[in-house]
Amino acid sequence: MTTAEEIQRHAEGALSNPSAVGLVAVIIAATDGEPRALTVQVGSQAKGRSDGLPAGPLVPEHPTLERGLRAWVERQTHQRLGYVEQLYTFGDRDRQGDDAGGLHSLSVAYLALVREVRTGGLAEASWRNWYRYLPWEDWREGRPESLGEIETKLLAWAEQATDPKLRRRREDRLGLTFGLCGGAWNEERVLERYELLFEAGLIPEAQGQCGEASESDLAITGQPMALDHRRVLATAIGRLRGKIKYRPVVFELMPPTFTLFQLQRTVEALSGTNLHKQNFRRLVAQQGLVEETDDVTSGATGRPARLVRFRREVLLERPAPGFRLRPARRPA
Amino acid sequence: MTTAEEIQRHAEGALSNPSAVGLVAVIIAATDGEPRALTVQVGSQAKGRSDGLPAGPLVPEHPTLERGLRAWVERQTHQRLGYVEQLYTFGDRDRQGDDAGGLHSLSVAYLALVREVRTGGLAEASWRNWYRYLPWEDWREGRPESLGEIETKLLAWAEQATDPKLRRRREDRLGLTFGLCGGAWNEERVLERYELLFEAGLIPEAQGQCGEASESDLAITGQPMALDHRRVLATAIGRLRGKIKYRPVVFELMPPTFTLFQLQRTVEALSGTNLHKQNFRRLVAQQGLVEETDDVTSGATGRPARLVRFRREVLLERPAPGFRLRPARRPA
DNA sequence: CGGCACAATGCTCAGATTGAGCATAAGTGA
DNA sequence: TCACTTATGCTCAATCTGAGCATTGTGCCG
Repeated sequence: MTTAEEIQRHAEGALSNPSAVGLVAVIIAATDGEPRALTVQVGSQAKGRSDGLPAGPLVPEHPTLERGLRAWVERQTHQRLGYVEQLYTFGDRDRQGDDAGGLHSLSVAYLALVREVRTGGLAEASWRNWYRYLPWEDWREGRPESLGEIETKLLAWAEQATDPKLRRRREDRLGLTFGLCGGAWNEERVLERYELLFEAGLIPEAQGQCGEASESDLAITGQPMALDHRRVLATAIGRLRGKIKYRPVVFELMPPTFTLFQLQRTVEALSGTNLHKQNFRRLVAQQGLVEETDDVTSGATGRPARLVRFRREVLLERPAPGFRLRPARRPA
Repeated sequence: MTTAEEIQRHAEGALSNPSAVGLVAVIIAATDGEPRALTVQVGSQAKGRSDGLPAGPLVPEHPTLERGLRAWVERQTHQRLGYVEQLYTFGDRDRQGDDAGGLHSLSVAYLALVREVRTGGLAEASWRNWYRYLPWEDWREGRPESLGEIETKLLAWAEQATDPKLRRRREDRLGLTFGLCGGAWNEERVLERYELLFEAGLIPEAQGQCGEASESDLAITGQPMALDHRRVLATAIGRLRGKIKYRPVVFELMPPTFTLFQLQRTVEALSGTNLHKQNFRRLVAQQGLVEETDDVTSGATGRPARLVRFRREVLLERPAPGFRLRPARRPA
């Protein structure tokens, strides 16, 4: 068969080899300076329940992938979505769980940012601090305690490799992702860190355990999620952490008016690091990302803060910048 | 049905509503300072042939999406792939061409970067300068001629809108993407520009015409491609232009040793802009992206240039930087 | 009412990074 | 040898960054 014919048969070929396609949503909000993801309860009484992300199959009624996703999310969580972007398509046969008899099982994942947290709606949908699932990613209070134990186990895992080349490779990855062996922590490598932990056997999902974790596990390797949803969440966080640096997406998470410090707290919540306050506001001011309102906060202690709003016009302006994050070196 | 049950039926639901899934590859190389994409001939004598991207259906034999892609590409083009990353999943029902009777038609697109251009292999696979398909994206010789006519037509399209709000919206988009109405050109917005042209009716594929373009059309709106492959190509270019700024991916396109100027030419080819020579080499040197070899070029005119090689170690180092592109203001 | 604690906001300053250009070096071909 | 071409070295002003000190409004507490 020639190449041309082959490609011509593309559609027919695909028709005779169809696949199951699912849609998954990572829906993010930030309230009270905490980053949250919308979760639902997955599983049955018998098999055990676990946290999962809103998801559903793609059905022919959906005109587009994104519309299908919105439909599922609204049905399962009563949450309407604003900003939505495609995240990644997970399609490996080796995903644990559902190997559907020769069929591929694809999941097209989306990232959504929403403003308000309406806990109303189904009781089964609830907002959870995302660091519950990935506790080692939160450096706002300094280096997370749990990283000590994680590192010990990871180093042991690297040692396990008998082939020196493989061992070297593992150590390199540890340095690259967890900052071990002289590397630095890069807050964007969320997925790579998760996958390393997964390979090292520190993630219960690898053995098909997605339910409630023990107290100690929860503090160290975090709460498991259904299927590979924790991987999807990690992908979303990494993407978002990268994106806030060059696109003004944080504002999708903010209320109509807010203070610069609330904005900073939100950025810090997402990136998992602390920022230098004065420099942060200088940056925001210079970039012209916000405009002042006539209002100020009141009631709280300390000098009232000016309320500002996002300048929608910047979406039409030149480089449409985000935040370059310079962590404030925290005094030990 | 409760949410939990709904999610539980996810897999079964998907099974009864399967979709056709295809794989598409944008394979990029850069030789002689030109960016090229690997294309194949699609279509039949009867229906007319056109350029397309290597593609094929996902079949159960493929263990993962990426492996399936590699298999198709090697079969169709005899090209082995090195660096591969997932690009985007195109799934809109409104893709022209194949509305497969109630089935969705998904395409999972990948971006691949390869080093050598072996034209050997199938005659039907050939390397094409990517600006053949998107001529307005090449600003290396200054502002492309064809942009004059394109702008005229785009402005006319914006004018067409009777609803003032819609008109305003269209003008905003023109400013944002094509730098009209006071905006600036952002070389990363390749896809947005293509989609704008598509909506404005300047892209023949919108009417299902993918064959050979007339001489004049070719110079202005570029050579069409099969199906929505030009959209996929635009997505790939935009992604790559963004990525070279913060990851050292250009080196995937370079031979084992090369001169700094060759490297610059490659970056310029990808980004479609010119760079300031001295500053470019300062940047590369500072970032420690390359190390010198003992060899120099010979034979060409001018002072011989030192040959350098990529420092693989940087992949393990801290921010693993790319190039921040500062276009050289070209003298009028 | 005066002073205090607290958060917001203003301002400074040295060091690093950029954008742009001039100057020099080292080959080729005539 | 000269003319020409490209590579490479170096300078300099403008700007950007990281870090910290200083000042300004508020609520609260004697």
